[in-house]
Amino acid sequence: MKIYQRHPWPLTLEEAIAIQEQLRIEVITEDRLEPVQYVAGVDGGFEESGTITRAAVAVLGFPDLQLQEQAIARRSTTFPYVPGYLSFREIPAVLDALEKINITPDLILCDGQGIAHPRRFGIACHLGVLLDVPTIGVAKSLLIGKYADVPDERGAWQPLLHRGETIGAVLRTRTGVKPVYVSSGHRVSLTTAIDYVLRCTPKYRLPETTRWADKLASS
DNA sequence: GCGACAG
DNA sequence: ATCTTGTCGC
Repeated sequence: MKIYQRHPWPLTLEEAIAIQEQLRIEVITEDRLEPVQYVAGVDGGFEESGTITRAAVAVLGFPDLQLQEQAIARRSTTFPYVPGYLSFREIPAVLDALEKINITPDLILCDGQGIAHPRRFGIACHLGVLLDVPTIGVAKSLLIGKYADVPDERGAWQPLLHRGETIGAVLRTRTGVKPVYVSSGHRVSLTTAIDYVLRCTPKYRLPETTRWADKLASS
């Protein structure tokens, strides 16, 4: 897909903060998505002691979840891992990988938070705004927020709260397994996000999209 | 000031 | 994220 560069990639935290402040106002948390035919998953990883960032994209058909296309990209790492600024470390390589695929996904599931972020601008929001494509954040662990115990059955969830607002959902995708943290990325509401995450997790805790991207990036 | 802290 | 084997439990 064609990628339009909205801003240069920052090398300092100060520059990153400025970009977050500028782009966060563009995030849309309402449903503005087309019928989903293709769902993509993106994943970032590191090699050579972290000096190289590796990203993988897997595009699956929906709702069959069969792999349709894949791509991998590597580029030198230019930003450190700082909680709250993960996107500046991983998105550059993710865009490189997305540029290689022919199918434009109708929805992208990201490995990390959406608006369940201190400034409501997690990696899923950042990627969604840069591409203007609907995105959802699906994280394996908590960044911010509090929540009540989630019943043990698949499909059960509890709102993730922060400063008086619901910023996401703690969702059980498999009975008896740790829940995942779901939040709107861009152009997708929370209830719709929960629905898609459940439809992308027919068998395992994590969505098939991210599992594919993970597998491709590792091998 | 003291912890918490996506990947 | 990454370094890493076997092991507990359904």
